[in-house]
Amino acid sequence: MDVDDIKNMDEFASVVGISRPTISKYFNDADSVRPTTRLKIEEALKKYKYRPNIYAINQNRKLTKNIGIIVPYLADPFFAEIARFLERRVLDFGFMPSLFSAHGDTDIEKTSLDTLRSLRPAGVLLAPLGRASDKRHIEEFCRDVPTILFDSNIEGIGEAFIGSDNFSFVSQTVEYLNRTGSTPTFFEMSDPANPNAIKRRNAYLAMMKQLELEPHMVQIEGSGWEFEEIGRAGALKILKPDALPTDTILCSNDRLAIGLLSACYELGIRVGREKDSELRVASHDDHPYSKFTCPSLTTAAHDYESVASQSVDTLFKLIEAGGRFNNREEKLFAARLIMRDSA
Amino acid sequence: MDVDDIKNMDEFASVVGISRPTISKYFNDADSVRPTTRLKIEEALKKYKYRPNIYAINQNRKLTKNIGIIVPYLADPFFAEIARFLERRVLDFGFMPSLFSAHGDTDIEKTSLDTLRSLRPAGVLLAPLGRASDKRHIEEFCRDVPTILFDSNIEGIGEAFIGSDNFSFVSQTVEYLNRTGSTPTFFEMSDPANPNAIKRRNAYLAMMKQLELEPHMVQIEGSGWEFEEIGRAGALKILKPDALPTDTILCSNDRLAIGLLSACYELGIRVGREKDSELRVASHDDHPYSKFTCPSLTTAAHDYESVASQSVDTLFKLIEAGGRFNNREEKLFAARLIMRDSA
DNA sequence: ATAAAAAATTTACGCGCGTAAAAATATTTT
DNA sequence: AAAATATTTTTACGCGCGTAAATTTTTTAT
Repeated sequence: MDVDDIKNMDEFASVVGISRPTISKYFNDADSVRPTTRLKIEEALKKYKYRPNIYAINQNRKLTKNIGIIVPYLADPFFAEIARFLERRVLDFGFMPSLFSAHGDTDIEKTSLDTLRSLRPAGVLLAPLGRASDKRHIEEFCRDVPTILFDSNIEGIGEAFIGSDNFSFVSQTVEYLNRTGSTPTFFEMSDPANPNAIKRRNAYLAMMKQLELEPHMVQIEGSGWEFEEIGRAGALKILKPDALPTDTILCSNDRLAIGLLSACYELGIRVGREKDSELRVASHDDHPYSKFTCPSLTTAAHDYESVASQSVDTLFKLIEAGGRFNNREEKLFAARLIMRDSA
Repeated sequence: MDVDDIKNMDEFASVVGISRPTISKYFNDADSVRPTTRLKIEEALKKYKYRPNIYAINQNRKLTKNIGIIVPYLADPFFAEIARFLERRVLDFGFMPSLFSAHGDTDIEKTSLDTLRSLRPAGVLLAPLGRASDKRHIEEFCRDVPTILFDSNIEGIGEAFIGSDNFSFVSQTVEYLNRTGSTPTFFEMSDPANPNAIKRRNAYLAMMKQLELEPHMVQIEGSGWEFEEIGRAGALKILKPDALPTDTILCSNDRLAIGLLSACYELGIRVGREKDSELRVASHDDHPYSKFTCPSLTTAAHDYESVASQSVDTLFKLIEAGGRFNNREEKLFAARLIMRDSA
């Protein structure tokens, strides 16, 4: 038999001198065969480079070894990072991640779900677009495929939700800003598509009430996922002399803050916590670029690693449980305040 | 027959009242069956939501409808953007894109190639890591799978290369900077992993020679893909008073420039083309964030759309040609100078 | 050494679809 | 209307592997 001319498991079995069902068993669980057999197979595997046909495998399994991952917007490095963590963890379990991005578009999100369904994945990790999502479509998808939501919650959809505790984010930044200077004014989109944004707004209001302070909100126009541009345009509008009630701005998220800081720079507004600064700016997410803004951005950091590993672990628990949980779990991770130069 | 209880093509064929081979033909090419037959099938498709099993399909086709896409580092928004364009274009051809990221790691790149091979894709679009790539491994992969390289070239590997004309990038920025102020000093990594970086260095040298000017290079240490951090750390080292031969810096790429600009800000160095500026900074790539640096970054822009569509078009030409070209084509796209505030 | 348990083998069938060849039917052309 | 052409149907086989049941062989325990 030619070294690289093995077409199927039958031929491989015959060159190893072991029956095909045993080979099949080995590929499904290397530990399920006798050590000596395993050794023989692995020796042969080095010599003849045979791999089982993935399509034939998946056709005959009720459950494939695929795990779908859908993020709303992959061009956002935040989601690229999360996806990286998720992929690695999925691989650790011996499963095969398939990454999709909705690219901020409802139809693409739907198409991705449909495509994913046809892949018959063992489970799916979904960070939905949020308000723009077709909830019915996702709900229907979740009936067929064991699905865990992460990052962005939709009440009642998916068997569990893993995300960040927005109150923890906002309470830490508000408390810090308030303690070290003037009361923060909340800077956000007037009509955010992301449910976390709503939660952060409410957390800000709750926190201000708790501190017995008057809340101030600046709500800017804009839609879509170009948050930096929206933040910048909004900032250029509102950053007029004496237009702000306080000299501290708390942005709903880092991408808005990146846009806002670029506007401040352009307008010559000195941002920071120095004595001669005119404005302090803080935000939430610890976006990969927040270290490189001017000045560097004080923010509340996600626990990427924990959110990712908890999401994957929960998904595999779900798969083992047969795809259904008795009650929908929600697990939220607290933020870690990252003090940099902007506030 | 229950509306959503159709398991296979046989059952679907019987509810439509048409033979299975005809149904199969329809799914492979809707136009290959009589219009009346097509209508009947599509009516039934609305009523009974049946989809052919993707695994059974691919098992029996010599060529699948998959197109693999591998980028070196997806957390870089530049590659996320390119990937988005590629995906869309692949879908336009009726094929199914599978996106992989090497995450800057040689082993992950190899694993991704292996995984992709087992998917038996019709073709692959590969942006390799560059110097860190295992060239033999890629070469071997290319023997089995029709592959087009993009963004980052490796001589002789792959059936074609689509990328950017680095000389066009650098000549435009050098010419512009030289015309409007002092001669640019080239800022780069001393030992860049990316072949484009080498080409840009050479282009800078060639261009300076052509202009009969003395070239100045600043080469900073660092490895990996955290270019912003490398640029920042390098800048903090070299930005001492009178350390630079000229007051104009041309960065090899935007991510280094983002780091450098953040260092400039921290050091209180005024960057821009105003009279009171101390330093001008320009760069290459038109990274999605270069609009939001402080000041906004003057740079040379890739033609994302053209590179992406040309890559995909070339790949499908390659597939139609049976997976081999007579000679390896190289297509390079020119840059477009984007003048912003930094230079 | 013998019995019990574990692992491997043999045999056999099924998965859902592609596809080829021959026969039957429908459509278009003359 | 008949002939020529195009389409569909029937029949049949194969793809590569999962998996179940019965049997044989090997390993472990007594």
